[in-house]
Amino acid sequence: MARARPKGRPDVEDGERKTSLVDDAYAAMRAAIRDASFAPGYQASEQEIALRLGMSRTPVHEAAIRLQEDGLVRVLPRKGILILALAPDDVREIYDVIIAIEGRAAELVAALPDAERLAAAQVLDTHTDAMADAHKKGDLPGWGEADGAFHAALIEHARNGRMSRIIQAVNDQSHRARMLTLNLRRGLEASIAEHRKIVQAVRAGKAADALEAARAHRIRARDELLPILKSYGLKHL
Amino acid sequence: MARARPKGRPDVEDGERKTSLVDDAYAAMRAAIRDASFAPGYQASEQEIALRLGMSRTPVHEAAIRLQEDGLVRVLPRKGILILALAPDDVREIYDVIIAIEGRAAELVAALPDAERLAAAQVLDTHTDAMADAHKKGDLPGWGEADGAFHAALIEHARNGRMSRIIQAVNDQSHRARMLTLNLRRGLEASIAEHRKIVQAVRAGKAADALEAARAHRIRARDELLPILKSYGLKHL
DNA sequence: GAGCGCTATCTTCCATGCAAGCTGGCATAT
DNA sequence: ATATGCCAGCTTGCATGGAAGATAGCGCTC
Repeated sequence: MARARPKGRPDVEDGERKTSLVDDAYAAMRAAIRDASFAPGYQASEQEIALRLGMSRTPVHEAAIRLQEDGLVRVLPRKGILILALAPDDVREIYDVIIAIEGRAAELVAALPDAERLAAAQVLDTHTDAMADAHKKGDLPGWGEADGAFHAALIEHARNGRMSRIIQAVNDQSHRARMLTLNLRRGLEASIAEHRKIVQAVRAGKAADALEAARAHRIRARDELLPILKSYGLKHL
Repeated sequence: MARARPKGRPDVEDGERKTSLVDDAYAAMRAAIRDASFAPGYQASEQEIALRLGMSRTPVHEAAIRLQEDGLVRVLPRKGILILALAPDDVREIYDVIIAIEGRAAELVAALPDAERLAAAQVLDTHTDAMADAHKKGDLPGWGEADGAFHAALIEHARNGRMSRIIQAVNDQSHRARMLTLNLRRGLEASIAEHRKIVQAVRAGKAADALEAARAHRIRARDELLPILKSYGLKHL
């Protein structure tokens, strides 16, 4: 029979009991920041968030520490939790990290033994097909999703947990910017073509080509995006 | 007059009062892990560490969360804090991250405007001189230090905070391995020559050459190190 | 009216207490 | 002798209270 539960915990899903409150708080705050229900620049108090999540301040505080380590917030010594904004300079930094990591990842995938390599190419091709499909239908969100899946798969097949974590972190940081600029993107066909080029190099096992194709893809995307951000005068997002 | 201090805090440096106990705990544990006074595999209790540092469990717990995020420890739900060991596979992952990030950093430094670029080259040359000097004297620790300074300067001049953080994280993780294998290193002259090559490319502003030189340097180092680790059968360090 | 200082309030920081889970050892039954 | 079940002691998770610091607004003084 259901043993008496601690005290708080009013409504959270009752079926499982696997995640700690800290994990709950971390996930909730991360999601809130992603979809901008916590706007950047917003300064929240731990107490308030704790109240909203139906827990005490401690797990919120510890989740805030993790989020700070992830670069999503800053906890100011005696002022509260500040949701970080993204300046164009941050976007530049993030792109350089992506260019570096994803290039190496593509190289590694292209250097995989035959079986794995071809399987990876298969997956990547599928995602590119989905992109082309969405583009044809004018389905921009669908395009963005397939694009994200392509890049996620590329990293995943490189089988390097640290690279995955790094990419996930910068993706979290730049998620809002991507959503915002999705509608401004121009080079959709170019992007698809570049993806094909990457897949081709991977399938052929040409590591150097894969590296260069991946780098070129991201560098072009950056050169397309940064001017847009600057021209819109977006100081933070 | 000196206001009554909380309670604990018996001996820590009394001159400043800027760092929080969490920061103290974080720094202390990080240092302890670096110099292996916390051996990998060691399982400590937060209570015990708190006692040793003269504080309560809370700051230790929060510091442990940060260290876990950094990949140095794992806090096991009801067992304690586990100091992580480093398997050869981890070294492989770490090297791939370094190859990626440092290559891009070198490229960025070589693309800097003249004044900054030449200043950076100057600094890098100085560090390489120090390496050559230490090598001539047979001063292996000095060589390692100068080598570290070279690579730190390379990243620093790329002016990308996220890259710096990433490199610092993987450096922390692999510090023990570097110390351990320093005595086994062979290609010291090759290393110095490669550094010169990187500096040369940077000074000439040849970004592509700098990227390639930095990559080649790290790839060679990895190919030299990994077999050593495997042959010594070092499963964890 | 303007500037300065004090205080009330809001914030985090840290200590500590309690609850719950896991583990290892001891006692008991077969 | 061996296996099994129980319990005691250890651990962290989380809540909460007190303390210190920062800030904003109000009142006082010039």
